[in-house]
Amino acid sequence: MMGDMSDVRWLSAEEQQVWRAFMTAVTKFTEHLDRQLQRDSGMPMAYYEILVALSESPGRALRMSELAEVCLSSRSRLSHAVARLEKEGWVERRACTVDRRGSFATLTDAGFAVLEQAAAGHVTAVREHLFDVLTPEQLRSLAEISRAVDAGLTSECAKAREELADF
Amino acid sequence: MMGDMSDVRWLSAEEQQVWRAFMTAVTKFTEHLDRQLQRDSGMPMAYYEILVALSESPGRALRMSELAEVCLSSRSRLSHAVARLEKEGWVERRACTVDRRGSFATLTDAGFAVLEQAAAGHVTAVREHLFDVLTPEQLRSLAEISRAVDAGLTSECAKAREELADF
DNA sequence: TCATCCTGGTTGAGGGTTCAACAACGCCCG
DNA sequence: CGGGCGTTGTTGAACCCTCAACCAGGATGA
Repeated sequence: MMGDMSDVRWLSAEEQQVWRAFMTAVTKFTEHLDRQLQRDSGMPMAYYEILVALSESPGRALRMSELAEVCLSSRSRLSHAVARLEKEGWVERRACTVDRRGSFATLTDAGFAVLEQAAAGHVTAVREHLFDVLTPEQLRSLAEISRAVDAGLTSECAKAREELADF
Repeated sequence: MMGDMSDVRWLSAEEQQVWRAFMTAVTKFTEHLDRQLQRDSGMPMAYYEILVALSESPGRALRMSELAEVCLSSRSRLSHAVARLEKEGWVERRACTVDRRGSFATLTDAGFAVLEQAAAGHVTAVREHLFDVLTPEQLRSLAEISRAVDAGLTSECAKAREELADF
């Protein structure tokens, strides 16, 4: 499946330093944001993203599958998450009349209110720990880097899909 | 607790673009690595990091609290994780004779073997999706950015500790 | 010595994610 | 029409993480 051990291009000392610095920053950063949201608004970041996606959609509603795609979430994960958000009264499910398999998730007024509240603290944290610690130059660079990594992973997905198609 | 809503410095359109690009890349990237490790070696990345930390320590052993610090993990999380790794036979716990509260985690030979095996695929994935898609210039930039973000979060921790000390 | 406080580590409950299995529906073609 | 086939979405079990509570052992000081 994987090439032989001897084929592996191990990381040089400098590469390891970059790699560790990157992972450390990402880990601390995401955990900080997650903790902030959980503490101040009672939801993890993944749930916040769901509310954001709905709030930006026409009619504050989206098909479950579209919502999953936007939120980079699996269908299963989204299903569980929406169940919880529904219990909180922040989201409602509506049947789709055109395609009776389908299901819409809609943001309630209560959900919108919670989102507005949560957004304030979240955006503040993001600004404080990302935008405020980087120079404009670094921000441009970060955007480029992010797009490059994303592109690399997207082509990877395409590759995986091809392999499946080989059957 | 938080400033008024009107105090919030919301993100501009460009800032939002950077933010989304960044989060998308990070999410896809970490999930890809996690999935790769889980699939090929039966452990999440956090567990892999534990094995790495132990393998790099003198005597392949570390006090639980030091291990937690190195792995950016809470004590609780580490305790659960080591319990699992012990069940697999990859790690063993030893009592600390000097401080009888303490406990050492040590990497077994089986654990080392599993780590060697896992490292090949993991490093390959990291190289393929990070180092190979970035220019040397971008890598230098990423290192700087990571250190800046990390520093910003570290001072945050210091701030939190100060607040606690205020009581 | 003993009371107090701090530190190291574990535990269990609750919640989030994954994975595989499944049900229900649309689609297509013979 | 009716039998495959792909799609949509849900479910339950297993696993991982968080949080708060807790125990046990050191450290400090009257």
